[in-house]
Amino acid sequence: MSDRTISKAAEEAGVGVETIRFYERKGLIDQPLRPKGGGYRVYSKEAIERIRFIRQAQELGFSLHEIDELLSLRADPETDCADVQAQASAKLEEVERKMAQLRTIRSALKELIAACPKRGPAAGRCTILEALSPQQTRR
Amino acid sequence: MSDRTISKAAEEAGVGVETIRFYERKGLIDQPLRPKGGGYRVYSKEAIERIRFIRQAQELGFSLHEIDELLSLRADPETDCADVQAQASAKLEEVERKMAQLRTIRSALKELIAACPKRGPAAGRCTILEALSPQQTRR
DNA sequence: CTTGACTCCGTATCATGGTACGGAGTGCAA
DNA sequence: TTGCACTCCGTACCATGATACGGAGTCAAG
Repeated sequence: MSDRTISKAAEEAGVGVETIRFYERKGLIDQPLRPKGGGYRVYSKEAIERIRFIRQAQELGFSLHEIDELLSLRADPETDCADVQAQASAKLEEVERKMAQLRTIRSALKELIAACPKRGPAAGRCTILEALSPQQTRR
Repeated sequence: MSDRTISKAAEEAGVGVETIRFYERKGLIDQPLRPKGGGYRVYSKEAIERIRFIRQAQELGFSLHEIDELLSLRADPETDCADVQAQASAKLEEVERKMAQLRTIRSALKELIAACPKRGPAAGRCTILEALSPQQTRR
């Protein structure tokens, strides 16, 4: 069996060994099983997925604390459904806010790219802030 | 005239006074005009927009350095168009990557919210990681 | 049953992005 | 023209999220 040890896990997840230990200390990932009771950590592929998710969520501007909340969401009969739904809905709204902001930036970038070759005095709104500004002059 | 001074600017932009000074030191916003040559900073509404943009981009996971790059993009006849377009396109791709990731998380959250009231043994994939996992079992 | 690569844990250090402090200067208003 | 709020600048400190270090333990190959 592969028995993925920490350096292998780090490599697969695209992080450093110390980062994994750091996340364990923070409680973001559980201490993986250790054979006998004093050996090396062995990582499942689910653990790798969890680490990858953490990195991805970080790139989207979530803090480790927020990511912990996301990962703790659990919809099953043991938990308070209303509470889980409320938390999940709040996260969902935040995700949608971020998407809307990204759409705005995206269109500004596209405008900027399009404006570029049009040299001459015609090129108004030539920075991202100008491309973002609401008044849609020049149509 | 209003002559927006730093604390007013901070309030409008939703940040602290020290944060504005910090951004100035970092070169993210220029030192605003100072009357005579030794008085107080006066902020334009464009400066406020710039600060707001910085905060927004941070929430989307961009570092101050990356934000500086975004703000420095300038499509005008003075700059090298090909270069600007290349940089803007790279940012655009990153924005689209982020949007795709957010879409994935969004659908996982929706699945989680939907799964919640369905109590009983039927509720598989009840965490966000399970909702994210690719194999679409249980159809 | 030794050797060498890897791991463990505790602790120290680092980079980023602020936030706080304090003494001196500014500016408006009574 | 004095008072009081605000600002200036330098520097110190802080929280987050890692990253490094070092001495001891583990383990598989030879």
